[in-house]
Amino acid sequence: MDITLLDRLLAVADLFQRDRDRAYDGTALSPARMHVLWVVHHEGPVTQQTLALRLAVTPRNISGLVDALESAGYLLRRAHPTDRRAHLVSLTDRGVALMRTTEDEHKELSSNLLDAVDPADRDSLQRGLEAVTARLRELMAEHAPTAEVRAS
Amino acid sequence: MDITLLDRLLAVADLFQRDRDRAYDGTALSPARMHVLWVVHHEGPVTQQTLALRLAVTPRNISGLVDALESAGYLLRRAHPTDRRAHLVSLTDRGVALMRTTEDEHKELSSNLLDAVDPADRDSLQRGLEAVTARLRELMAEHAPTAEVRAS
DNA sequence: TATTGTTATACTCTATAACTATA
DNA sequence: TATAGTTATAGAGTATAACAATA
Repeated sequence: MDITLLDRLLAVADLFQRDRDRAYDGTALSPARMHVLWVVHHEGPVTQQTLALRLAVTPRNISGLVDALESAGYLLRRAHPTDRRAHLVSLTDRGVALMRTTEDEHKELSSNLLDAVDPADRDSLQRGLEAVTARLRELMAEHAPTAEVRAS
Repeated sequence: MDITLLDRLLAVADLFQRDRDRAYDGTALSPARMHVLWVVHHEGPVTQQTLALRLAVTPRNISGLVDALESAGYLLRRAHPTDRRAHLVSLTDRGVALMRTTEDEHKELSSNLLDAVDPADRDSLQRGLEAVTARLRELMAEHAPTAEVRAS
């Protein structure tokens, strides 16, 4: 009885989750909050509606996440220039600095993991993961009731 | 700018999580509760202490998870034969049936995903994942304060 | 004294529903 | 009328701390 592909993939997924959860231990950050910062970092100032679409979460939740991140000094709400109902969320200097560090660590981990793989296996590994990802997306699409997420 | 190995792995991990979360939508089940059932299924009747160790979670949380699963009819608490402080948690018939179905689906998904991968890439994919898992474990061990989890 | 499981309390992430201010 | 964001409320998972019963 050997370990299946699925078991290996689930093991990796589990390790990522544990690592990530532990990394935010004792800080004001969390996976959901980092996700918000990530979106703001890559899409510039955005409305909370956009954040709700990107995280696939209700607008109510965004209020809480942005509240916490604003209190911690990572981002701030500004008035939208043309729509007085909306807030534009943007990073503070501290938020920008955090995202730079995070991206550096991401790259470092990325090459660290690649180094662990035999060069002769690397191309197949990438292709294999690509194929698995595509198949998973297909399977989920089959069971999902066509929920499309568009930009705004 | 191409997709890195880390990005691909994170994409797969994310897909698994979404798929799993959605699968339990509208049921009395959840990832944490399924984890409890999984342990009971594979280790026979166990105490809540053992469950707390296996899930790496406080005993308090186990009380809640077992309460919910008992209400839903998947498992039950019996008196421990020799230790009157402890409960022995075991599956009901309904719990056993659920775990059988779950294992079947697991196997089915496993071969479905393997089928998606070019046969020429399969061995390298498995070896590559093995190497990545090992490296991830090393990295986590470096940063972790030697927390060992033993059986009881 | 130490351990098993519980009650009490709190924090994070999530959801729905109702409401305010604006489009 | 519809949209942006909020308040109110609720449920799940997690944690610590204090406590009862039992080892």
